Amino acid sequence: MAAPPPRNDGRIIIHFDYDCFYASVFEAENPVLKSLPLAVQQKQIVVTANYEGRRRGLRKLQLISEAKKVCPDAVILLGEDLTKFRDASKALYSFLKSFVWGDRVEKLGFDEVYLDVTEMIEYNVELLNSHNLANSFFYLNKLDPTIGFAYDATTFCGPTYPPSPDGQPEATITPSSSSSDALRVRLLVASHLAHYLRDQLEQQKGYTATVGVSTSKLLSKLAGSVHKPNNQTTLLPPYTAGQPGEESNVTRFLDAHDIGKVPGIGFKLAQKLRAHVLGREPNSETYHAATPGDKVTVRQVRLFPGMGPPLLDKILGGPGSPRDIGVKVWGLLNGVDSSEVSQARATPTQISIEDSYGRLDSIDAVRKELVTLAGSLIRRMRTDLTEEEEEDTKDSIPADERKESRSVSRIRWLARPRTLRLSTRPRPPANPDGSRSHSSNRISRSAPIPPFIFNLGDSVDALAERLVQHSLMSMFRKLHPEKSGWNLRLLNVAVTNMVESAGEQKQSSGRDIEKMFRKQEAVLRDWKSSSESEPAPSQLDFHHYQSSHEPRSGLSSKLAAQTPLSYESPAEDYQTAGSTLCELAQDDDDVWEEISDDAGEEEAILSDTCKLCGASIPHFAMEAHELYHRVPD
DNA sequence: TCGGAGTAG
DNA sequence: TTTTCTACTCCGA
Repeated sequence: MAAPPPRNDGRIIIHFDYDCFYASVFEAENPVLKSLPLAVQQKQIVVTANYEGRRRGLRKLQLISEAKKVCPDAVILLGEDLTKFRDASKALYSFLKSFVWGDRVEKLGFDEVYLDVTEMIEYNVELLNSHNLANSFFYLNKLDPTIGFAYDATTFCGPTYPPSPDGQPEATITPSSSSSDALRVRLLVASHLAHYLRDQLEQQKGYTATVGVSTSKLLSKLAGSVHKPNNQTTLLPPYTAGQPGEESNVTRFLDAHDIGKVPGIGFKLAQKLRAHVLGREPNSETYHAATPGDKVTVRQVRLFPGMGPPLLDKILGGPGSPRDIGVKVWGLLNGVDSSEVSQARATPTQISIEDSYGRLDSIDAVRKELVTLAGSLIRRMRTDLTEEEEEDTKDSIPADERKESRSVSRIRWLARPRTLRLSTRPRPPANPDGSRSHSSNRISRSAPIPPFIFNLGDSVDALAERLVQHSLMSMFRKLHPEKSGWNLRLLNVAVTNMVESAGEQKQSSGRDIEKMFRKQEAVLRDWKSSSESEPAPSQLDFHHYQSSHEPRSGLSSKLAAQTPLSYESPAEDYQTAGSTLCELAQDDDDVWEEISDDAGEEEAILSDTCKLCGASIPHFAMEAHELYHRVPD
């Protein structure tokens, strides 16, 4: 058996898990619900129930019909619109974050948060007065020593694992503290902070939480679930198996868990590990119903003959699995998790909207659903990817205009996604016999995002319609080329690949402007006089274009009207025209339509992000746009 | 960069 | 293992 990897107990992590979160959001809105059995419904299932409901037989993932049977007077509320849950989640996250020093506060889903409170704990451990521990004060603010709370540092606050004998003082601060004693004091102080935060959360926000205190995300999360709901658990030292007689509480604690309960070991990995330990395939059907004969604990896996990273690689490795899976899982089995609590993100890395359907088998129905989904997606982009910008000190704005715009705050994009993705889940083609064809069964296609969806002036519905028209329908056809015969149970529309647009513009230098002109020629040929067969950049003749072309439609006339030409520097004119085209394409429906018609649908939806300013620009206009950033030769 | 797999709540 | 509506990371091509 391999030795356990070295442990890093340098951090103190608190894991928060709000109790039955969706139900609590409804209860916070309407406190009468607290004493009633409450179930939150999505489609035909109960996604969560409050504790009164659970007492009366309501269960997570229960069918609604079943729920009504076991608890006829249950209050059942629809929770398919996630907006209020998302908002509540954000508010609670900000609330907790406001207590923590530093930026290491990480959200996991809507209802969990990790806090790295190491700095706060170290500071407060140092300020402990070993002669009067019973009357300690926790300082929440380094600058203002009046902010904080009093606590008794002779005992842990709340339950521990293992349970501590009643009435025994816990804190022993001696000059010759072992490292285990030092950790003990840190965890003890942290247990009081955890209690204080839970209390504040309940008093000020009305939410209870289940909390774990330990030295890593893995252990704090697992520890928390020992006492649920509305309670907390601190995992006591020693964390390392040291001298004989000093056994690791981590190992003791972890060993009893089902292998599939360990965060990071999901269904697939758990099944492989079970199969290996049992020497046969486990009953895959009823994982949640916990087939008793198939239960495999962490201990069984950890102590299996020959177990260690290499064996784990053999069991779990293979094409597609993470490179260091053996080392990673070996760490988890031994309670070692070096992953950091990540810093708060300004914007999400992805936004997706999906819906599921009983039957979806016609193009018209799909188009209709896509418009709905696209609308929701655009609304979400507007709420999650934009911010209000206080009008500024721009010198470029004339003084009289500045006055007006100063009081008005305008909206700007914090980040722009570059990629649009459409996913579907086809219904398994009705198998006559044994039904399930085993696949993860989501398929997807992605494409660059057309820039018009960033138009804040346009109505969401109009943009959604256009997005379906321009992008989503052609993506759908790639996904399902057949006219019919398919039947979908799910549609998902997502934007990914975020580029922060607030960021500074880094300067790229040494680009070959001549080359750009030549390449650009192909897409901007419309601007040139038709008689020129081999035009050099200097021969580009906007004047000729403007005077000889009929303003046949939106793009031409708008360009002609909005592109003042100097006739002195073709390069400058090129820049002006290029930037105008880009602006028009982004801000003006008609221009976009016309560009699409000219370039063809496939070509038109291709867009890219300008490396200099972050704007999303159609491919065919990118060269011109980049020129816009440059000082003319 | 894309599409799929796996994990999480 | 499917059931809901997401969001993240990793891998191979």
